[in-house]
Amino acid sequence: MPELPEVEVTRRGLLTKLPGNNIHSLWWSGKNLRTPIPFQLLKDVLTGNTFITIDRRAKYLLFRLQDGAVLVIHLGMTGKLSFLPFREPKDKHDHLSIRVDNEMELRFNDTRRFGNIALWPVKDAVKIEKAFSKNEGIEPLGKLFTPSRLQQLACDKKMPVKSFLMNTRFIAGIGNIYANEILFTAGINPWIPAGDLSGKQWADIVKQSIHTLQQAIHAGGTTISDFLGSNGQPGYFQLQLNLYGKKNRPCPRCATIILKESLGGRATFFCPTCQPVKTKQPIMGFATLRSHGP
DNA sequence: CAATATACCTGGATGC
DNA sequence: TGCATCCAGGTATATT
Repeated sequence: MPELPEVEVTRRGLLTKLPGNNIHSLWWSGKNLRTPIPFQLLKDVLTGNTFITIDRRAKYLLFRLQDGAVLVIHLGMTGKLSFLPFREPKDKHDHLSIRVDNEMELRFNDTRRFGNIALWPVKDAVKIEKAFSKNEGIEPLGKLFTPSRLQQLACDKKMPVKSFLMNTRFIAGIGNIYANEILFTAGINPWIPAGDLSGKQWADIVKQSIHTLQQAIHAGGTTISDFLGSNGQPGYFQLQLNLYGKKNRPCPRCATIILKESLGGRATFFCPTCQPVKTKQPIMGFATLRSHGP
């Protein structure tokens, strides 16, 4: 579910409520996520601590605490965070709650339990930046996200451009929905080797990435089946999607039927007319025979 | 090193 | 109101 916009919407929602709250107690469902929840450590470090601010790196949320510790949460596919009165009955798939001293609690709910919760105590917190810069690529909404950097990064890569966009080691935070949408609006076929793109095409990707992600954040994220912001509200960007989930429906730009194929094991939607394999039309008649696909 | 497969887990949609 | 199968926003790990 949550890609960069959904994580950012969650961050912004919590940022209006969480800072300044002192932690009273913690509750755990007893079930682990993709990795075990370090509940004893969480209790030891968080109890009596105070939330200061929340940052985002890639699809990770970094909750910074008064003593310098950092709580790192990844939402996986179905994770949701909410801030609500602690008396509200627990929902199915609630797995962790952090009660603060004003009768509210931060609650983590995750149906599929692909999420991840980790705690970096003060003595380790300085290593976080290093760990993230080693494993996570360029932030699409940051200053380093430029056509020339991307072209340089991709120049020797034969992997399809869609796989490149989704690989968090190169670019942080773009998942399957937004990779599909960005390549459509940029008019680029997802299977083109990343190293083959022109400077103009990288410029289009940068422009469309920023535009798409910002529009999605503005719309409160994309809710396909279960994403909710921290206030419990769904997102509305699904109403603006051009082709994700629209196999066999007409392309909004040219009315050609949208195709769906698998690329790297992920559902890949594209318009064979707006996103041709070759930028220039090859020999007439032959072009239509293989105007799409790998 | 790169591409692919698999595993983690639950639930909704679809087909019989 | 059954049961089997496939699919889903992510990512780490193993395997070719």
